[in-house]
Parts: sequence; C-alpha cells; structure tokens
Amino acid sequence: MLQEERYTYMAGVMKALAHPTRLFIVDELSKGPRNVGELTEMVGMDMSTISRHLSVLKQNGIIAAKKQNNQMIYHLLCPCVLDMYKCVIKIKEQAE
Amino acid sequence: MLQEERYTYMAGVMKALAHPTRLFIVDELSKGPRNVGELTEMVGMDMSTISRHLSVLKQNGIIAAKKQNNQMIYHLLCPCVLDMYKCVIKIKEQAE
DNA sequence: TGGTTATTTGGTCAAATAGACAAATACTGG
DNA sequence: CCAGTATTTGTCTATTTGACCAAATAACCA
Repeated sequence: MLQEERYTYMAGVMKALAHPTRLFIVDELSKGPRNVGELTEMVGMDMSTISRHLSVLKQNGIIAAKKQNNQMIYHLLCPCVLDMYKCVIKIKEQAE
Repeated sequence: MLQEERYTYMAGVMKALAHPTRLFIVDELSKGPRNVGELTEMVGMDMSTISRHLSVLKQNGIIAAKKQNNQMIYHLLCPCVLDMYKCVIKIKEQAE
C-alpha cells in the first residue's frame, strides 16, 4: 500500500465532508458567506456544535473565516467541492 | 435545513470513501477487478478487516462483486469517484 | 469600566468505528 | 462426503465522534 500518507490526507478531507450538517454548511456557503449565528439558526442545533463543525471544515482547508467586528464570517474556499456532489448522485443512481 | 435526507445519504457515501484503506482499495480497483486475497495482501491487514471495508464500499454503491468459483471479484462501479481526488488535491494546495 | 452579543473551548456522555481473532459459511476437487 | 481454500460474520476492545451544557474569550457600545 504505497503512498499511504497521501491516502490518509485525502481521507481526512473526505471525512471532513462526510457529515450531513457539514455538507449542508458547504452547500449554504456556496451561495455566499455566512456567520455562525446564521448557520446555527438554519441548522437548528447548539451554536457550539456548529462552531465545531466549522472548525473541522476549516482545518481541512475547505472553508476559511474572516473576523468582522465581533462576528466570524465563513466562506467556501474551493467550489470544486460541489462537483463531488454530482458524483455522489451518480453513485446513488447506479445503486438503485 | 431542508432536504435533510439528501444530505444524510450523501454523507453516507462520502463517509464510505473517507478512510485511507478504502481509498486505496478504490484506487486499486480503478486499475481493474481484484479479489479479496489480492487486496488483503497489498494492504497488509487481516482479511476480515478488508472484507468489512469492501462491504462498506459495496453497501454505498461504490463497488460491486461477482462470484467466480470460490472467489469474490470486486470491481469499481463509478469511476467518477476518481475525480473527487482531483478536488481534494486542489483543496490541499489551497490549504498550504 | 461594565454589560451585551458572538463565538470558541472544556467536560461529559452515548453511539459509532476500526481493528484483531475465532468461528461460520460457501465453493472446489478428490 | 471430506479436506482445503476463500470469504464473511460474531464478538470483543480501544478509539473517535457528535451532541449538549456551561464557562471562557473577544469585540462592541454605553
């Protein structure tokens, strides 16, 4: 199993995306920047939970944040993530 | 958070891919069909562990298997999975 | 400075995951 | 049918994850 390190890194990025709430956040950020409060309200969970999800996405290079006054504004870094969705849809179609 | 079911399904597929060993298996199957023993040898883990990983990939519509004599031959269903890798590489570049 | 709002972090708990080994199952060939 | 090979499944253990609440931190405004 060569290039093991590479697979581990890639798995980390995939894992960061592999959660319904985080997928929603990515989808939402693809429409434009949002702050933590906005996302929290949309998801309907504790703000600390959303903050942790955002942290996971940020650590894996999927999103980034800017501080604006006392708010954190998150934005999507790499819109190509959305292309992954298309592949997943294909897989779903094939699975049926 | 509309379409919650859709996000959960997609997260399941992503999660199936979000493991170094399973990424390796997908990569290997993209080169051609393999049986469990071959994959086990390449990965260097217990065969039961590999079998479980294959099961996860199969359940999520990523791979499929055919029985040939007393062997199970696994093959990749949707090569578009490999395109995801490209996006992950982009993310990696951006994260640095 | 003190109060208010926005966000993150620490602690805890239950559930999910990944690994190993042993046992069960399925198929082949004598 | 029996032995051998290939694969899957049951069980156990250790680790990770995701959720909540409460407390800490940061930035604004009066």
